[in-house]
Amino acid sequence: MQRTKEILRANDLRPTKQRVLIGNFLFDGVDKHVTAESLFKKLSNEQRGVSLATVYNTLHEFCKKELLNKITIDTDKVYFDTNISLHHHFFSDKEKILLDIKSQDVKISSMPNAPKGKKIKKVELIIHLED
Amino acid sequence: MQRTKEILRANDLRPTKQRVLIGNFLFDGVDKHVTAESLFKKLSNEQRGVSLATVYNTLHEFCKKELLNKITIDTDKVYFDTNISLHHHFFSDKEKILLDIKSQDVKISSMPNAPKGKKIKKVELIIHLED
DNA sequence: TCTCAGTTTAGAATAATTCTAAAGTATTGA
DNA sequence: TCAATACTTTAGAATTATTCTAAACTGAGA
Ligand SMILES: [Mn+2]
Ligand SMILES: [Mn+2]
Ligand SMILES: [Zn+2]
Ligand SMILES: [Zn+2]
Repeated sequence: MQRTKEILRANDLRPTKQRVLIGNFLFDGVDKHVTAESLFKKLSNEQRGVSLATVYNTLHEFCKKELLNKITIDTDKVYFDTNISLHHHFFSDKEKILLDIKSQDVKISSMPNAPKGKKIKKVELIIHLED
Repeated sequence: MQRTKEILRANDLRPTKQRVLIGNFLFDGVDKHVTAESLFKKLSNEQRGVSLATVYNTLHEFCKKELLNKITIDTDKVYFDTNISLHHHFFSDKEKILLDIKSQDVKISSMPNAPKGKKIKKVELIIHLED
């Protein structure tokens, strides 16, 4: 609550009712993977909800401020990760569920050089699961 | 041509004009990453084209027969890879271009165990590039 | 050649996301 | 305190890759 407002102000985002509501849920200290739709549904239970457009706007703003990570793993939904430390993911293609992999459980011991003129922005390891 | 027909028959797919046309392009020995749209455009230059629906149908059939790999890296386009050997990718988020990484250039020396009740289906390493 | 399962196709439907533009609100400085 | 203004929210329309539908077509075997 107060903490969310501080985060928002520290990132030049006005602490509006909607952003505080979303921030309180996302920044409660529990790592989460949300989609726009799942977040929208979750917040619709609250007395005063937030429009879907605002959910999208806010998720993108939070990403831009690096308060969230965007994960594009699936063609029909974007996931947003509140765990912004370096880590990788399991992904169940059937259930469309993302699971964190503890960073010490993966070791990439050899990496290619980036093509000329390009830099490495992010290394994403996705382990697809099946039953 | 003859080779494409053999591939199709070996996979219980009738060698129709459309599949042969698509197969001749995809299975010419040159590794490619295509999207439904890019393949559709490419084939539209031919005298007799192929409908977009058939492009989608065929790409999916070829995937099911493991003649192609599907790569979901971007939310708004699916890529299909004619290189079906194990390898990883660079991806330029800006230009939306996929590049193969030679398999010997990546070494993953430590891997997590799959969650209970699940098996590892595919390990996908994506190195996102920026300028 | 005949038959039929398999295939192709145009166009409609779907669905996540983005856009638009109008209404609402937080902030600030007088 | 309050007006001015830049920022924010919102409903609904637009966009767009993909899937679906159902009717026409065709390859392969009898
Ligand atoms: Mn979609
Ligand atoms: Mn889309
Ligand atoms: Zn995560
Ligand atoms: Zn490839």
